[in-house]
Amino acid sequence: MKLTWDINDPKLPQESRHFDSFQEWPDGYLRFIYSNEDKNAQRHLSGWAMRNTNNHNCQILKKSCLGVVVCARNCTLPDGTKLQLRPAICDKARQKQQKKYCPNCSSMLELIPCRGHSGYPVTNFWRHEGKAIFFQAKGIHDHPRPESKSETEVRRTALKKQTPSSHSSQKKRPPDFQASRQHLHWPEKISIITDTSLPLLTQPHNLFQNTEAYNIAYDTAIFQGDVTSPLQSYPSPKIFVSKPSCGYEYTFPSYINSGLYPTFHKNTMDSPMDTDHLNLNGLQHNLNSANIHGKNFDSLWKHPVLKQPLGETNSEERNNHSGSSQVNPNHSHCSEEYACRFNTHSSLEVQALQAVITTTTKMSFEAYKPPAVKYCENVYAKDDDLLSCTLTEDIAESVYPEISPQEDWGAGKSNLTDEHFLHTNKVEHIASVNTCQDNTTEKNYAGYESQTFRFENAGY
DNA sequence: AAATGCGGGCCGG
DNA sequence: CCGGCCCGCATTT
Repeated sequence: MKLTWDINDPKLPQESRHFDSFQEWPDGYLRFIYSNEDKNAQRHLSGWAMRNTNNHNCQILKKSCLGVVVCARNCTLPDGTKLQLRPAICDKARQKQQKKYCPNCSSMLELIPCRGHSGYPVTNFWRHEGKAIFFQAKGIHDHPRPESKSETEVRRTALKKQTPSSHSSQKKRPPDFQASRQHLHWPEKISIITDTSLPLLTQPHNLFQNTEAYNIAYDTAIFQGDVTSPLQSYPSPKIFVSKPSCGYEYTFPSYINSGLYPTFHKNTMDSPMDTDHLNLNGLQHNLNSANIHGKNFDSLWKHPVLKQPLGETNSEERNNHSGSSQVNPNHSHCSEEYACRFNTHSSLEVQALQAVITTTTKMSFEAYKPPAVKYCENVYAKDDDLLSCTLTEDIAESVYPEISPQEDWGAGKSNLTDEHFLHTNKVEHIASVNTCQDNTTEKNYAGYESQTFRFENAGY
């Protein structure tokens, strides 16, 4: 009921009783109503690198995602993760950033643009009304999470204090590191959740969850100029780790093809969602599931349900999701997919994942995504036990910008996906990780698995 | 130096 | 008209 509004509505809900707890990594077509006293909401913050976009509407602040900066060679860091830097928001700074090199292999850095919303960057809208701050997100990020803002700040601060002039690769943590880091913590509500199953390697989300692990990682990280330390920049791995420990159900939402949206997202995905659904994507986390009973679009990902033909999705799904999601707070998050693709995970997780994957179609990934192979190779090479992981065309495509110029990518992709969907009844193609287990760069996604999954639209 | 916001202006659908 | 986006300017961090 509460999610019947749209950011563009002349009048928004008045009820100011309940406010959602701040979501650092909103991902999906969702809406939240924050208190105008929420600092993070006031600042229109987001874990994603969002830049201001002019929408010629002074009432509504619009921001679009910049994606994530990665190593052009997709090298694997010493800890097994991948470099995932936060794109500089400032255009000028971003250009400079892209001229820098990977701290690990010295190859060029590459900006993976976000195309999670119909081929365009995911957009976030903010609107202040009375005592509430309305937030609406459109699109599903088709790229890994970048380093969170708070982490970036911490790192920069540390670097500054540490090496005003020195360039040694090994930098020590400043005395006040701990303090500053704490200072950057998000909402007070977020309690630190220590997941003992987590490896020391922590990710951005961990920032608020496992401080010890974080510190360790940080201390051992190698700082290079403005580049993020390897350990800090990878949010994904963490995602994987934390979930299993929580007994999360492994469902991988294959990425919803953005190309699909033009035809139906207006009716389903873009429609108001029922925020009452519990979200719990482990990723965001333990954080969300633990303290922010959240209302998150993540619940959508919960079941790998077959997707219905365009236009007929909702009612059923909604029921499925709303009901079960409430019961089972553990939902997989889109990010998991990333994690899957870009990172390593435990066999446990893999098993769980496999359990929910159904093979429906096969396809050759290589045919269109050399880059994907690249990622896969690195990522999975290390995990032989990693049996399967979901991959979607969109993701693969988005991961490798070089393959498709940004300018044309959106349209091209949309067409491709639309057609694809039409022919497959909107089936989401999911790549099986095991298909690229061997470490060679030539991987076949013969084991492609696709699962249809519907987009739940709780709002209706 | 960057992050943020704002808003003029251009462009394509 | 709408949405995406580039650009410059101003303010804040």
